[in-house]
Amino acid sequence: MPRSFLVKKYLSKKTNYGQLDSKKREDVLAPHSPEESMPGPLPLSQMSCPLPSSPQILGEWRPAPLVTPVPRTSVELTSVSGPLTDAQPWRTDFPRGGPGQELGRPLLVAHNTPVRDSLPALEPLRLLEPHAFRLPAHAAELALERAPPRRPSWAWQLRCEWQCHRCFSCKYCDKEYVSLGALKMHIRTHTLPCVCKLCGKAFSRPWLLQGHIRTHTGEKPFSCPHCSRAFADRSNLRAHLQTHSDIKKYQCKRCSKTFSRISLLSKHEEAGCCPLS
DNA sequence: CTGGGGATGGGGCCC
DNA sequence: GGGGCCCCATCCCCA
Repeated sequence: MPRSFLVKKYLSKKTNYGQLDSKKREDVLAPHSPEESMPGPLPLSQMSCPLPSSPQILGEWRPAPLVTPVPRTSVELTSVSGPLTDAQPWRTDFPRGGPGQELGRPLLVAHNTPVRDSLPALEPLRLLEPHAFRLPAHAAELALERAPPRRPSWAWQLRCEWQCHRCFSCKYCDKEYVSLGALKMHIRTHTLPCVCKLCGKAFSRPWLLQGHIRTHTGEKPFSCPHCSRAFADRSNLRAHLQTHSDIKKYQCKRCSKTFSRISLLSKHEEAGCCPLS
């Protein structure tokens, strides 16, 4: 099971760098200028206006579209049109996760497919309760030019939603991020700036290269306190330590068999576990 | 099929 | 903002 903050369920798990054609590769390797301006927060009056296209830098900046309310529940939800007032109900689909994390699936779905066909069923009453609006702290900070009102109005909430829906899209894949920093970090997985001098293999991070170099040098700085084995990678030592433990963390729900690693449990389950009773 | 090691990817956190 | 490290996850391979 992927980590919660890695949104890999709907995207290819690993970047296929081989798919980057030579032109793109050159482009990727060319230094970009992230200092070029990103649009700042827009005033509320412009929220319904299409934004001018922004310069292509590391990725594409664009405001996520407002999600059209979908009357899937017994409560009638209406679109916002005209002046915003507290009386207008509006649903929100804030990005899942916190600052720097990828946006949740609903937002991507909203970009690419008809919203009406993709939104999950909604809980009607919760939609209308102000406390249901939970903003990522960082996003809210960016979004608000002034302190939030003591009692958040629907217009204020809508404004927050719109600001939170701004996203930074990678120009080389479909991933989207709520911060430029996160996007730049991701871009490194395309540019692979850290190259091994011994074999030429490239990595996105210096410490990944460092770990790789250990495969050349044979250095194994992580020793097992229970046996004489040593490892080049801390994670592998941790996995090894599980073999010394009597308690295996991962248990099959069907046959109660336990495994030291979740990957072993997954393989066990994929193999069909025990026959169905 | 299972268990384990090796290698690597990638977001978060801290400095 | 960037580097280093942490942590978790996954794939591959072999016994």
